[in-house]
Amino acid sequence: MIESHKLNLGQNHILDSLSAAEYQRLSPHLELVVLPLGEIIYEPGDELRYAYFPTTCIVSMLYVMESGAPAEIAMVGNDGIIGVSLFMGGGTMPNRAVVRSVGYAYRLRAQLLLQEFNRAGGVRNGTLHDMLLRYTQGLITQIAQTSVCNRHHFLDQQLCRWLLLSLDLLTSNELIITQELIANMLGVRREGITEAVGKLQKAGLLECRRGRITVLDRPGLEERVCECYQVVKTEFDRLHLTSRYTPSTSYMPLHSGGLVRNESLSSRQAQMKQG
Amino acid sequence: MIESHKLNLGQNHILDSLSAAEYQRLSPHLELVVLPLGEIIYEPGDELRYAYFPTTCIVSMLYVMESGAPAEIAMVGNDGIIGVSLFMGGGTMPNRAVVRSVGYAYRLRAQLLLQEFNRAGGVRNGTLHDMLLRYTQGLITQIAQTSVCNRHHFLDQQLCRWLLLSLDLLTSNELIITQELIANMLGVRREGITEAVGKLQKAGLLECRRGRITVLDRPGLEERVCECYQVVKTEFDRLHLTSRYTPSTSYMPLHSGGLVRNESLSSRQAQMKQG
DNA sequence: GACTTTATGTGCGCTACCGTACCGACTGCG
DNA sequence: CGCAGTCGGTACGGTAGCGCACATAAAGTC
Repeated sequence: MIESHKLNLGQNHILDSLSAAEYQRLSPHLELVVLPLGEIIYEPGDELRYAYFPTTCIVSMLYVMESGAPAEIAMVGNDGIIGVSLFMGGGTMPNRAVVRSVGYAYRLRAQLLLQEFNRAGGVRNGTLHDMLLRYTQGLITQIAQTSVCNRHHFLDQQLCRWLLLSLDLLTSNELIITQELIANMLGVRREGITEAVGKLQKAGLLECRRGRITVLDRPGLEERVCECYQVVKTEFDRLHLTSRYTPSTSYMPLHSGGLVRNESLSSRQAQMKQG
Repeated sequence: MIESHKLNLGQNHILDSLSAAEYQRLSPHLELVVLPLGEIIYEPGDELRYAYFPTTCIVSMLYVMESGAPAEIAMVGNDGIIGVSLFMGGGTMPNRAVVRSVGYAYRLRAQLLLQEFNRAGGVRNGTLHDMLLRYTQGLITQIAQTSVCNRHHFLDQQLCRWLLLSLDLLTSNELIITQELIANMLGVRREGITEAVGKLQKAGLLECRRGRITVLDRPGLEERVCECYQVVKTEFDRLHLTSRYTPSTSYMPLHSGGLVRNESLSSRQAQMKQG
């Protein structure tokens, strides 16, 4: 695979993993666009005209309840793509995608993405088809883990998870976002975030001004975060969805060892016993 | 498409949607097996030797926390397949699949599934490839909605959702399961389930004996359930994942209308204002 | 029937988070 | 500068669900 062709593609991991041939076919049609904060990429039921490959922006997929209250399902950054429903076959999704951190993204006409996705090739490893499905599997894990986290972990821990996942999609250690918005993402009260942020700030892990949170001590966050963060991160690594790995046309087969079964025990209970 | 070939396939919806050609290739390798309650199909990290197409059983995908406490991510019945990671490319998943309602399933060697999935065909509509991806998109919605429900709805409503989703995968109105297990699925205390079941029972919607819940008034449950149930159900219908629709090689294109944006409002708040 | 095991019902104090209200402080704009 | 609008901090009572400890009851075993 030729490396030089990637120079102007920015840092979207899916695009970076394209083969030279795929790149040649797609690159003329990739448009770099700015996605401003709050921009809605799609609403529930909207058919997408473009797929988006974020490079520096972060997009949230969120379900909007009947009451109007939103809840974040997953976040997508330079590791992924907005428009999974295009190649998964549903055409639309019952959620909203909204930009929650300004930045760039490459966009590609839906039809072209689909065409490349459906391109019949003998060996699939390393193709866009493969990469997109693998990313989608990672997305499933992220969504599932959000669900688990919602149920079982304290707000402080959830906030840590959210901050760390966000940091991983950014180049700086600064999040430009209001506490109110974070509350919306996590589906909690704004005051709850204020309190949780306050704790982290007192512990010297954060510094925050209006609409801006600066992470001072990342390891500190990692100490306080629940297991959910690491589960998602590990799975993304395993699926070669992070920039740490550069999948080639002949990457390592995906497999891992087993895991021991545990006794049934509520998580809160376990946390009590630890504390 | 020939209808008669489906007679002995039972009622798995994915298998039912196979084209005649696909059926001819796969049917000799489909084995009908009994999946006993509690059977673990896979553990986190396990590579699957078979994919399973449930017909009368229900399998839960659940994440097992470090503490040992499980939490249901999604449930799979005659509408789906166990072994999504096979064709999504990850090989394994960081969760456990366990049978939570005895019954039958067809199993198919992993390699054969993959072979058929990767079969290069010009037109994709109606193929196994298509159906599997569409099912996976439905799965994503189910998982996402579970997440939302975990965060925002009362236990009573969540229980209704869980009961209704389960009923949709069964032929009878009887669930053979202990309250303890339901609690594990929903990630709550056993006593919480006892209380919620008690309410529904007093309302005359249920009847329950040891390890067995009989639903007497399904419409009653539907009145009490939160929006999450309908969202999942509607999405599955739209994706032609329910037996109501019989996708052919030229099914209707998938699209739908828009949805109005709402004011931000916490769901609890909304529920308060209604009550 | 006697005994064990497992499932369900109930009560009680506790706490994380909720809803509400209000106040101060920062920021952008004229 | 002054003002308006937004954002963040604090306080307070309320509650859904928690952990814990038992009591009861149904099914299985011998």
